[in-house]
Amino acid sequence: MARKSGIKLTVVVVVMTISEGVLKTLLVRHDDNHWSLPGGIPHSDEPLTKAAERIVLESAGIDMEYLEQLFTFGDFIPDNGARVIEVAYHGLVPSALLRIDKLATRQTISWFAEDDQPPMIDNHQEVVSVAHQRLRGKLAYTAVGFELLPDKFTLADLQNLYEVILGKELDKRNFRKKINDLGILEPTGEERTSRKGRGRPASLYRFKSEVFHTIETKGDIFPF
Amino acid sequence: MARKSGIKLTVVVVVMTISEGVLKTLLVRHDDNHWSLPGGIPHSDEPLTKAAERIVLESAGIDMEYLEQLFTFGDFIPDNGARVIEVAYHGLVPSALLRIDKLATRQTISWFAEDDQPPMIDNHQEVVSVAHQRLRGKLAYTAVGFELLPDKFTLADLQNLYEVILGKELDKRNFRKKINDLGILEPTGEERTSRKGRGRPASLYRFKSEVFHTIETKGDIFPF
DNA sequence: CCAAAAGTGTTAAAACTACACCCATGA
DNA sequence: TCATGGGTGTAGTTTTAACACTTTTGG
Repeated sequence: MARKSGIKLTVVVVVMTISEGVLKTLLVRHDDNHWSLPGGIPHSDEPLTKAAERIVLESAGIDMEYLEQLFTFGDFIPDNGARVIEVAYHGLVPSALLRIDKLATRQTISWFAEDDQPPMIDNHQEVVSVAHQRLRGKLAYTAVGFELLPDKFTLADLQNLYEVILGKELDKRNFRKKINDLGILEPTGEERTSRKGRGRPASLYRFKSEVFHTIETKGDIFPF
Repeated sequence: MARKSGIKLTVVVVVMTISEGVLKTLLVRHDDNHWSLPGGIPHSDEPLTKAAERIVLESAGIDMEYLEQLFTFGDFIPDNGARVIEVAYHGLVPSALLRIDKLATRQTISWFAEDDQPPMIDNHQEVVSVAHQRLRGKLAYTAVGFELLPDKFTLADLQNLYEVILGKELDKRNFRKKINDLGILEPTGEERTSRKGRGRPASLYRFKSEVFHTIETKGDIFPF
C-alpha cells in the first residue's frame, strides 16, 4: 500500500578548524559506538543558514564566522516512506576558538582529525569527506582559509594552514613572497614568542579587511 | 495559531547550452507574463538527480549528459506555513541538441540568451544567475565545457564556447597552443566547411575520452 | 580575384621553483 | 652557547601574453 509521503527536513553542519597542525572536524556523541555531525531541524519560520548557526551554537557553544551550504542529500527514504532531506553546511572556526577541552563536555563533543575519525551514523562520514574536498578546492581560489585563523597570526601559522589543508609542504620563502605580493596583510607591530617559548619571536599580522572581498573574483589567487 | 509545518519538495533544473554564439537557458512558459525553469516534484521513491533528468526529459524532450546539483533554496515559507525546499540542478547540453524550434512547442518552451531573459516566477531569475556564475567558475578548473559541444567540433567552436562563457576574447594562437599541449583532443580526419559556406574548411576533433576524468583533479587546467 | 574563416611561431615579460644561510630568543 | 623557530634573495626555468601573415575555400 502506498504511504503518505511526508518529508523530513534536517540540517547538518561540518565545522572544521585547524588544531595541533591538522584539520579537525567537530562531532557530537550519538551513542556508545557512534558519533554524528551537529544537526537538527529548522524551526518552522527559520532560514536554513540561521538554523545551521543556531544548531552549532546550541550543541557546541561555537559561533561560526564562515558558513556555506555544502550539498543536499535527499535520496534517503526510510521504510515509512518519509523522505529525508538533509541540507549540509560547512563552517570554519579559528583555531583559537576551540576551547572544548575546557568544557566538561569532552565526553559528548569533540574534535577529530581527518585520519582518526570514529564511526558515524547515517551518511555523516560521506558528508565530512565532501566537506574536506570542498575546502581543499576552495582554498585555491578564494580567501576562505583566513577564516581559520584568529585576528592576529604569524606567517608560519598561515603557511601551516595551507600545508595542512592542501596536504603538501610549501617553500617558506616562496610562500612569504607571494603573500607579500598579494598585499593582503598588515603588520600589527606586535610579536609573539613561539608556543614553546623557544626560538625567535614572530611578527603578528592581520588581514586588511577592505581587500578581503575584492579578491574572490579573480580566479586562482593562491596557486601554491 | 501555529500551523502544522508541512514541507514541499521541488526540483528545478537550469539547462544551458551554447547557441548562436551565446549562452542560453531553457525556460518553459508559465502564464502570459511569466516563464519558469523546468521543475517538478520527485516521485516518492525517486532519487533527486533522477527526478531532475526525468523532469527535463518530460518537459523538453532533452536528455542531459551533464547534470550537477547547484544549490538548495529552503527559506521560502508561504502563508500556509508549508516550507518549500527547492533543490536546484544545472545541466549542460550540446548545441546540436537544441532542436526545439522543430517541435511545435515553440510557444511553451524556448531558449533565452543571458541578456534577454523574460520575467520569471518565484526565485527562478536568481537560480539562473547562480547557475551562470557557477558555470563560469567551473569552466576554469574542470573539463565541464566539453559537455556543451557535439561529438565532433572545430577548434573555433571550442574557443567560441570559452569566450562566450568567460565573457572575454581569447587569442587564437595561444588558445590552440594550450589545447594542443593538453593533449586532450584527437583529430577525426574529417573537415567541415564553415556554416555559411564561406572560408577555408576546419578540421573536426573529438575528445579523447580516456583523458577526460584524469583531468579533473589537478586544479587550473584551463587558465585562459 | 575577392571575401571569409583556418591555420601557424616568435619574443618579451611574468610567475614559479629550488635552494642556504643568518637572526633573535629562552633555556 | 646551543637549540629552536623566524626571517631573507637570487638565478634558472616555465608559463603566459602580445602580435601578423599565409592558406584554403566558395561566390
